[in-house]
Amino acid sequence: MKTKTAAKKPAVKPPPPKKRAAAPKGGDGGGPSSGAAWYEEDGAEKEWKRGGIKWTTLEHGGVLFPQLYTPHGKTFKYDGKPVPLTPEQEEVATMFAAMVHTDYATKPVFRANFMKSWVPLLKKTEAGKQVKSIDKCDFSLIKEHLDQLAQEKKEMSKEEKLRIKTEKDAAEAHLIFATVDGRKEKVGNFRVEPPGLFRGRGEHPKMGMLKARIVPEDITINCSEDATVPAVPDLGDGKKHKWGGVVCTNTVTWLAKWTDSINGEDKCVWLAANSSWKGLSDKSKYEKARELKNHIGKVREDYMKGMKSSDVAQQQHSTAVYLIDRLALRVGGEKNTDEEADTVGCCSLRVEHVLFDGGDNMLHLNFLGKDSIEYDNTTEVIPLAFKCIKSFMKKKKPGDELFDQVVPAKLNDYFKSVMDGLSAKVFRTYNASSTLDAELQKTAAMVTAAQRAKEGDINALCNYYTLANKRVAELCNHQKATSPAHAAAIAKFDEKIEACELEIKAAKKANNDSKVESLKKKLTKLQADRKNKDETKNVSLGTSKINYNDPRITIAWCKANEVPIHKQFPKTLMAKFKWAMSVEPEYRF
DNA sequence: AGCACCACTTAGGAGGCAAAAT
DNA sequence: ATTTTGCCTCCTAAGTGGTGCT
Repeated sequence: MKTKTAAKKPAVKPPPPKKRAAAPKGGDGGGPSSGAAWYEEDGAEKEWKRGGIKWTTLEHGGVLFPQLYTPHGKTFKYDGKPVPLTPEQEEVATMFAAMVHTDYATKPVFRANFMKSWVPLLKKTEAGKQVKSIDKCDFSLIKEHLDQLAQEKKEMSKEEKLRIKTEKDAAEAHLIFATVDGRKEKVGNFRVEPPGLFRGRGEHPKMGMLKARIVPEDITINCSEDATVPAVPDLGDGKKHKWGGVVCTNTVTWLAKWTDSINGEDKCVWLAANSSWKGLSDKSKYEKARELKNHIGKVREDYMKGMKSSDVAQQQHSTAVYLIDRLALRVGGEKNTDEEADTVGCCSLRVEHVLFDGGDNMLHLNFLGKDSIEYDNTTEVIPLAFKCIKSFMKKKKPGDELFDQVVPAKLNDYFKSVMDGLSAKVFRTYNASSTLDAELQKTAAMVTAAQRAKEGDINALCNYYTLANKRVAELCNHQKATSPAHAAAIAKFDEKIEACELEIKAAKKANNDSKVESLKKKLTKLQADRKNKDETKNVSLGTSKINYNDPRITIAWCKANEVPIHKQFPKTLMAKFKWAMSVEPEYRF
């Protein structure tokens, strides 16, 4: 049992002190600026612990509120006739108008929820009362207006764009950085989310609901006792606003928070990914995943034994761990499908998600996971696991839970007994980083001299890296929507390939051997590019780079192979992974 | 044990912009 | 020179997991 070291009661602050801004140490605007960064400091390796003290002093500029709504007065029609709207009613109508071209606008749930949010506002006026059915609503004039605004924005001169940006930057300058224990740190998201229609993913039962506008009274500010409490901004509504609360809780890393009106959950303002807090936590995550290497043998022994147990609960527990280990599934906490999309992870898998259409020991899983992304994978499993899963499905209906006797908390209790800090999600990090490390170890064998000659050293190496990265993305099921232009791009390839083939025929007829050779080369490249394009059409490589691949693997590989690091990490990732940059080329995960 | 609450990480899409293709 | 493509950053939704309470 861990002991809590920090005061956990949020001390409610007395009225803000006059003025006592702690001056940032140094600070040119670029992150840790004075002395050593956290990862260079002695003793900075203290474990990142929940409930531990995160700061002694914390000062920041608060949050930025979105602009108040400016009415445009464009006509809304109901049943063919104009209906005058108050600014409040018009604002919500305009949110819908902005989405009429999206899929959301056609979804019955979205439309119904939108009306549920909008009708109460409409009822406030005599004219608005008649508006009852979304099908009779005509937002086209508002939509036209929005399109025109977008067009005007697009056509703005360079100078005008620059002027607007300069003004915006000046207005936000005081919000960009926070001062933590005298260190200047970038804030991640100081912008308060604007009101809008909720865009839940998948078949979300709340899609289309109005997400309310947030005012200072909704915001809780977290800063230190001696810090200047951020000034409450003037929203321009003629009202004198106050913060909802000001606390001094040094066991957490959020600077401000409010409660989201859609699901009642907190939205927090955090520091940016390149901050000390995030970096420390990130490094600690990868160290934990590396530590799992020393315990994975025990976990695997345990589940082999457990699957043979006569106790069904034990069998289920072990089989679930097996799937988390081998398929990198998420743990799958319980969800309320009245309020959330119906998605599952390992523990919440249902009988209907399991198929046996691939032969002996072939497990076919098909379900919607996080973000309603489809997991559809047929893979060979050990006979014992296959047998167990079959037995868990007996006498159950399709909608019944496969692991009816397993809950995530129990799995995590077990993981804690194996290794300090171990939980189900660590397996994903461990598997992802191990995969990348193993794949990149094969670089010398996989990137041939011929390829290097043809593509150039750096290109050949980077292409191989992408392949390794793709393995990880596939393991974790990181997907992206296929671009709408994809089919056309493939068709274009096919056209070119066909043209090339005709050319080859003609050249052969003319006995033009050298031309045949070069055309054949061209054809091979076209076919390879087409294949590559099609195979990566819905694989998202970014998520694993940002969250799963220990950056030291990539940086070490770059060093060992003389590939510039920026070839793999764009600017923001370079900043995020600064802590890993000094790694030795020999580093292994 | 089960649940509510809270902190924090992980996720794909939108949209902007720059490079590449035409 | 213009259009298309592809990458990057921002945005915010959607997960996980620890803790403390009943």
